[in-house]
Amino acid sequence: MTYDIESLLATLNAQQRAAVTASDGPVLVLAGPGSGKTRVLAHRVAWLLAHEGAAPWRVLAVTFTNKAAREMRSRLGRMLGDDAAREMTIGTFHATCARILRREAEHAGLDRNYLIFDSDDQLAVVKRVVKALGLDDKRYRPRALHAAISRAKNELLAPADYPVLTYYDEIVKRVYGKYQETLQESNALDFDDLLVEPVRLFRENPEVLDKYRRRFRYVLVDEFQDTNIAQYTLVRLLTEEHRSLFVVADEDQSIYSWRGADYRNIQRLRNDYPELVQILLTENYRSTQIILDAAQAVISRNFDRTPKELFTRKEGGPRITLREAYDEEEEAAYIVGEVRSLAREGFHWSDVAVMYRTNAQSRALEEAFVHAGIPYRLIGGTRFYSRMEIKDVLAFLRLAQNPDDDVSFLRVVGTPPRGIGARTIAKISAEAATAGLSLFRGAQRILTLGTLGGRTHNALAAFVELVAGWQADVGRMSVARLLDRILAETEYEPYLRDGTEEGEGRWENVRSLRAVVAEEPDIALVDFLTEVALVADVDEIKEDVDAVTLLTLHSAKGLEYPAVFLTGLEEGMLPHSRSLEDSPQAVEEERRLLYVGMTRAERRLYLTHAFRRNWYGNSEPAARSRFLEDLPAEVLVDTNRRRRERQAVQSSWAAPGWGASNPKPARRREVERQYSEGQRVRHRNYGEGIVQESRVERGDEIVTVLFFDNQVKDFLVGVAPLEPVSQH
DNA sequence: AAGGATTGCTTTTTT
DNA sequence: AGCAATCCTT
Repeated sequence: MTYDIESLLATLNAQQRAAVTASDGPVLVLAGPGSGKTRVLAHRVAWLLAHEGAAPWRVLAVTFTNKAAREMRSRLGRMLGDDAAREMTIGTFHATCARILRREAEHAGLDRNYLIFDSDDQLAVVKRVVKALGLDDKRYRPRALHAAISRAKNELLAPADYPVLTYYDEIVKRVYGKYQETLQESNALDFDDLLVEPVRLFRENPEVLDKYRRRFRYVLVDEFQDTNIAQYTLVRLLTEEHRSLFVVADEDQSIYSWRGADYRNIQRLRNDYPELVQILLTENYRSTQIILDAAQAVISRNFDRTPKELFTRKEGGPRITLREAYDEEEEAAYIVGEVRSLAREGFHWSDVAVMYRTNAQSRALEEAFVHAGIPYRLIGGTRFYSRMEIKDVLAFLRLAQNPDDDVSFLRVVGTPPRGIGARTIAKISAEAATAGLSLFRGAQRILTLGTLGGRTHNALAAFVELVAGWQADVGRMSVARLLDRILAETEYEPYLRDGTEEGEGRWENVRSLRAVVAEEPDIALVDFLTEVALVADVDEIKEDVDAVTLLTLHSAKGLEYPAVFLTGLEEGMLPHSRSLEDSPQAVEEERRLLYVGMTRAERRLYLTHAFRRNWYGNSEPAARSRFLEDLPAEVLVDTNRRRRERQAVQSSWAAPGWGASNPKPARRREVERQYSEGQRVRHRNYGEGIVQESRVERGDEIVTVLFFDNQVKDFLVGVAPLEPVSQH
């Protein structure tokens, strides 16, 4: 051994040590946020190697994101040496499963060069199926059908097992069946199949299962509360014999139920492994007492949980700042101001994160940061690999790898425009269907039949020849060279660079992809495509860039920052209106989301909400989030100077919930208008301007002001920081 | 077949 | 408001 396990253990607290040194049976670590669970996981591996004589290659560690996997690997590398760490299997469920399926393709009844369909591709397949079955896509929304299919797969239900209670279920079942057929014909697996297929593989091939049980003699799972049925089943299949399972979970951080995650897997674990050793990690090393208290106050209101007493040695700390802004712009302006003042205190940009419930909320924030000249990094949003141009280029590559990928064929057969349109595609489709071929092969067949018009025939022949040429080059040249060839032959660059700024940006993205490819000169195309399909944007966070991080609460899981801003704490935003319509359990999940956000903060925490927020284009009043009511007054600094005045207005027309569906209490009040057209006014943030219009709506005066920088804004008089300017 | 205009729909959240 | 899908014109 190149390391000394005893001195490694000496750095742990008693709880952590108990977890790490628990017997080599099933262990469940219930870990609070910031309790060092990643360290515990890594130390557990070291312990297994030292005390159980585990060989590194027999260790399987499953993490939630690739980023977490990378961190785990480098941590283990530091502790045990890089060679040992390299031998271990460390990765997400999806990545690990993809690798197993590649290796066991024959047993699984798959072509080992299968492609992975991401959610966009999945939706494209559903749409095609809906069309092929002649269904009305208004009544049977592809999105909803896809969600139903995905849910079924997460629960390991094959099309034949799909429960039918209503006619709609019957349709889902049929679409699901045809969907699965299409995937098979395309030699593709979707995201969910990556989990489902290994379960099938193991169940149908006991000898294969046996091999992996022996191989993965030590199984560790992080973020166990976010596993779904398929993942749980996999874990159980692998470990029910040797029972060396070590999982880390926090039910208070379960935020992926909409994706099939089921925190009740924790309870299942207790049932299926009665000898389970449970250990609590309650010391928090991340946050100040104040932040932890506030987070606890919020989460303790959930009914569906086991109470935990977390503590920290970071006593006290600055109180949490609560701020109400007029609208999202003012909210963003406030945040920018506070970030600046944090910077003056010595915080780096990268010490700061701004979090929100929905990606759409990033816009106002981005604008404010751009305006202020503060560098920021946006996580998520339109993810790099779902940009139009990137998907196009990947579709070319996918076709090169696999001619039967119909989704990719449809995507690029007319991109860039080459004289192949809807009519031709319909003919290809019909031919492919009758001959039982993929679209690409159907196209080839049509060409030999020569049933197309001259011009169309030549256009299609040229395209088919291009693709065939690439196919011949797969494996003969590097992915980078193949990509260059594709870009040249499709004349993709001039197509993108149409003279607009947007076009330049898109080409820039393609060049970034080219750079990614170039980083791995020896990778096989199919492995590159797999890698690309399995990365998430959170994985792309580079720590060495000094920039403020903008991200959703979901992406924030597992991360920590010295200073955190949680924005949009309004009814309808957090909790999101969809969860309010859904169920009390959904609202509890929203509360956990806030808890996750709050517990990301080490030293400073800011909570903001807006008095009005833009929603589908128009500005709606917003009531402050119900979750804010649970914060004890002593942990807060309420900076809302005008709050008392506002509350009077707010409570009259914004409670509870908000939005067009909430009837405003009728309150007829004759309002005397304070402003008139042409009057000169001053706004605290926007400066001076001229009133363009003054009107009374819902008993409140609203003025439209044209500011001297030509911005036009609406304000609610009495709430907005607006005052008349005397004219001499 | 291509490109522009119009409609109608959307927003949770992501491996 | 912004964007994709669809319609409409050339």
